[in-house]
Amino acid sequence: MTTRDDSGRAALAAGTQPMAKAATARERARAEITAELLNAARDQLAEVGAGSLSLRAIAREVGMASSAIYRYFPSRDDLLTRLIIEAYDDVGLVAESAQVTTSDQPPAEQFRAVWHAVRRWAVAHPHQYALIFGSPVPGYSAPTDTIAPATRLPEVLLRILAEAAPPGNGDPESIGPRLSTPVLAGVSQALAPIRATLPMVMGDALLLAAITSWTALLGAISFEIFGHTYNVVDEAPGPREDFFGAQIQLMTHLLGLP
Amino acid sequence: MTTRDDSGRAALAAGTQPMAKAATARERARAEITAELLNAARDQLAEVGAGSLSLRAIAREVGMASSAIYRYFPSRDDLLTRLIIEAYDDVGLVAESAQVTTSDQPPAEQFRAVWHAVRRWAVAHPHQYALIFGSPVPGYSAPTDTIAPATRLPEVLLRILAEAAPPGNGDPESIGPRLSTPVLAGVSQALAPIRATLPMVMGDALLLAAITSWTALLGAISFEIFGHTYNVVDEAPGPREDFFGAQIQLMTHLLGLP
DNA sequence: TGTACATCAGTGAACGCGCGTTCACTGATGTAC
DNA sequence: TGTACATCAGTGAACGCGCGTTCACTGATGTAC
Repeated sequence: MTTRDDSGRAALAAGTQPMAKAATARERARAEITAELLNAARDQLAEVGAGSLSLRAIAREVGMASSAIYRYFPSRDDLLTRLIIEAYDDVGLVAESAQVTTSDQPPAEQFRAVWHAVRRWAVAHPHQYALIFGSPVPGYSAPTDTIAPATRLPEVLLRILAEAAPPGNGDPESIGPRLSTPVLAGVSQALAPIRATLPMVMGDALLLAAITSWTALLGAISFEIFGHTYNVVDEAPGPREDFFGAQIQLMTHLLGLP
Repeated sequence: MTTRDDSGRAALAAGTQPMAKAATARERARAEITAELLNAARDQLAEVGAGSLSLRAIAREVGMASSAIYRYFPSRDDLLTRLIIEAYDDVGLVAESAQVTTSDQPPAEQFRAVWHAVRRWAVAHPHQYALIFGSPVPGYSAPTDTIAPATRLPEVLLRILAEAAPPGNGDPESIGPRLSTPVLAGVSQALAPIRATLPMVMGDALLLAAITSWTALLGAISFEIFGHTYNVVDEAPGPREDFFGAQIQLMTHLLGLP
């Protein structure tokens, strides 16, 4: 389930500036071929990984001269950036949909649904997952364009927490971990950057638990996707999903989600 | 702090078969040069990542003809395997040392010390960390030799849990998460592979929490190493360590470690 | 509606580079007598 | 202790390959009059 709206996006960007004028043949062709190239790039990604993504191989797959790619993407890095943004948007959309679909259920249920959806996406698109959550692509440094799409998933999770502990309407610490000892000193300072961008009030313990559940569950998914659960967790799809479900359960427990 | 005992290892393997005979000049030279090549390979790794590790570049760095490498390693993949095993052994040793050093302290303290040590190793050797815990190297498939060294770290963690809940001497569920609802059904089957290799009895909830703490903390480290905590956690070393310490705290809480 | 010019997609050859691996070779080190 | 042969480390050239990117070009599509 990769994003299917590329032609739409491209047409929107290119054709609707004057007055929703009909796209010319050239414009339609360009949008179609761009989409075809991105499809081929995704196939490439799945076959050889991001580090070995090759423009010439993509050109070969769509039957073009390798030089023709440069009519569509200024460089290999630019193509990679497109793929990264696409992957972030894909998983963000998947998470948002899961949250919306379960928005009439308790926060813990929404949290559960979102994470199962994220994991299913990762299992279905391991190379796109690795592209955004695996080791950085050597020699590539992400431009700032990737920041916004990267925040879609964490924002969904924060929205669920906000619903569980409505700001200004009840104790913001009504949820969060019930620790027997206070959270380590120094954590407050460490959390300053994220807190500056938060639209809500949140105690150290809850914010810490929120970030930890986020990195913990992505860590669990990475372990599965990257093959580190060999000889640890049953390899059949059913047990794997159950196991991940139980890990989600631990996190909702830690977060104290109702 | 990379493993420094390569020459020792090689000499041990090559020279001591008959009767601790003195190593010949050839044998000593071979051990030394092998170590030098591995050093250069590690440098390469740090510069360009595992996917682009180049035998020719290594040869260049040590001032040899590129063909000479083949006197020491049969292929590029074999060199990669050596580096992977070395990285697993490195982090395993670091964890074991931290456990031994704190073995007179409570389990939670040992757990804390081990994970801080693992994180410090990862921060100091990000590319070796990525080699074993990042996305798989494209085109490389790990041989079975890597399995044993890969278990050193998890075994340390299991040893700490075993001490906290001595087998046959007390309730094995004396530690573990205090969940309000029972662990999801199906988890028992999912955990069958790891349980088959365990030397101790362990309930589902505890085993689940143990694995989750393992993947969670590696996930946290990966996020830091791979640069995903930008704009989330303060970038200074002190706050970073404090923040990770708090994440460890959440996990000892989850595990119910005394 | 037709023509002249501008824009753009796509081609194929080329540049300059790096890679893993093989091979026949030279010269040094080790071993058996 | 000295000699003859075997082993091994290291060389440099070569094979065959793939890569990203540039460039002058052809031919189709779009636009202004």
